[in-house]
Amino acid sequence: MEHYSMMFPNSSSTSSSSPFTLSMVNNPHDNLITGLIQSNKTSHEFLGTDHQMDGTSTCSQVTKNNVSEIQSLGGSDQTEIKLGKKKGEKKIRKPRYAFQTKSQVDILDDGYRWRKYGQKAVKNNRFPRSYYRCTHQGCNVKKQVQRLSKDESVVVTTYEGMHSHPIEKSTDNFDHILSQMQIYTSYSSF
DNA sequence: CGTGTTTGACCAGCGC
DNA sequence: GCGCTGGTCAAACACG
Repeated sequence: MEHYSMMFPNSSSTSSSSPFTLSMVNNPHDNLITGLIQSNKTSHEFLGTDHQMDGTSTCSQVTKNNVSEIQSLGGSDQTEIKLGKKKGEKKIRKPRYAFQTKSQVDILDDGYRWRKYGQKAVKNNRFPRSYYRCTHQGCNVKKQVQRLSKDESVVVTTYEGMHSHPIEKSTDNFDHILSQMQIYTSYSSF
């Protein structure tokens, strides 16, 4: 079985209100994206739902549970920036988009070049969380990759920010997914 | 030599 | 205020 199954929780718009499946060609890994969660809150807002995730079916449930949150976040401004790193700056988070992915490998090759800048042990999870940043100049998109301790076949990939440049490698499969994501996120922004 | 990873230290936010 | 936790930095290191 080689396919992505993405749940796009846009219950209101267009034809993709139901989950759809993309054929995966040339994908050496058995990946299955089981959910998409958006959050502009702290990461444990959604990762804290680990205890509910014990299988793909439950993952779907979790995703549905997040639909209301996602829709309520629909007006969130994608351009709001700046983690307040220096003192005095406001702490405003970019919206985050999380995949749950059934995969033996942690790293999804999404066509962008990522540089790992940190790894942390996470509470209630025996797997560490890895932090990546896009290496493209001027593009400060980040992602976190974490494996669920309850179901180690599930990898949660959290994207923060939007790429400001085209994809760097030819990954036809993920390109489709990303373009769909951008459609979704642009809907959610209006 | 350029690029990416590892890893301990540091900092800020949050709950108690 | 203190301790815990998540997130980031940066020096050292590995590799092609």
